[in-house]
Amino acid sequence: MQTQPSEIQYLRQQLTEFLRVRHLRKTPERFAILDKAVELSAHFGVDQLYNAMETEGYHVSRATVYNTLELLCEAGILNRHLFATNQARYEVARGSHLHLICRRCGKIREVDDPTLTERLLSETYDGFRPEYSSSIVYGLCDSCSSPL
Amino acid sequence: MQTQPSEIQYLRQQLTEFLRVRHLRKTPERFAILDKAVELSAHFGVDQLYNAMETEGYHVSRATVYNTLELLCEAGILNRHLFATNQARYEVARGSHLHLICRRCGKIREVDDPTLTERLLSETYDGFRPEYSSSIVYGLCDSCSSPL
DNA sequence: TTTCTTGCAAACGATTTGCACTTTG
DNA sequence: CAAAGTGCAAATCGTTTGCAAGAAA
Repeated sequence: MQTQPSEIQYLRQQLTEFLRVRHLRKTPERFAILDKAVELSAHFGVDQLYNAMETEGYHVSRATVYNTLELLCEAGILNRHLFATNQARYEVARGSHLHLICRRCGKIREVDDPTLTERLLSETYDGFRPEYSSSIVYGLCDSCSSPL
Repeated sequence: MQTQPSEIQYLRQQLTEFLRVRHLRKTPERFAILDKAVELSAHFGVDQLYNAMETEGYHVSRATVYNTLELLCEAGILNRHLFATNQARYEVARGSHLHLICRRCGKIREVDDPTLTERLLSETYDGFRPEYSSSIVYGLCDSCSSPL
């Protein structure tokens, strides 16, 4: 899950293409946000990305972050998930894993499972066109299940 | 998925037992909310349940609804899901289906898939104890995929 | 120059919290 | 009667929206 130098290139290309087709503008903010999203890699929240950019001295408004993340989802570059918390999380759309969420402490653990995703997306749900999936198994994590 | 007369009996029994073990109190509100939750059956939101009870002339505060729904989740009677919207949805913990969510109109369709749940929960995730699962396939529904 | 984008701040809406009052055990 | 639970209203917090100013095309 390491970010290869070529991946970001590819994703930028994908964004460029998407913007071209939709007649949207190539703004520096959009690419800066894409870069940071790829750098954060694992599920990140809006504020996490916002703060990371702020720390780095690159200022964008929260509104722009929200807008751009939605745009990147539209472009199929990111996936949006809503887990236990009431805060949207995003991830670069390359994973085929499921999420184990502890219902007590909220910790999220990823488990790779390529065949699960494949199974979910290859199905024909008559009329419905699958794009990506999100599977969550809720339960108690290691630490939370030991003590009562 | 019809509510049989015996199911509510069984669920009340389950709640009673849970309250007994945890030394919590058997309040009328808790049972009234359980009843209504079972009646609503499919995924319902907090306000939906609140309004249904209000209409019926049974008043409980929103805070109590929130508290009780969480309690019922703790008891394993309900499951809590966060789908596309930023509003929690609950359902009686008996389903083994996955959810197809249209990323454009947000419509949620249920598809039965008992083996999927079984597969997700029977796995041993070393240390993590699975309790229930939620699988979502995002995509475009019938109506939203036809027009550009 | 014409729109599309951005930034800012105010608005929103679901959920949580604090506290006085009530009820269960 | 002591502790737990309820109702109400205010507070939180993530997200959305309106609008003026700035930048792509």
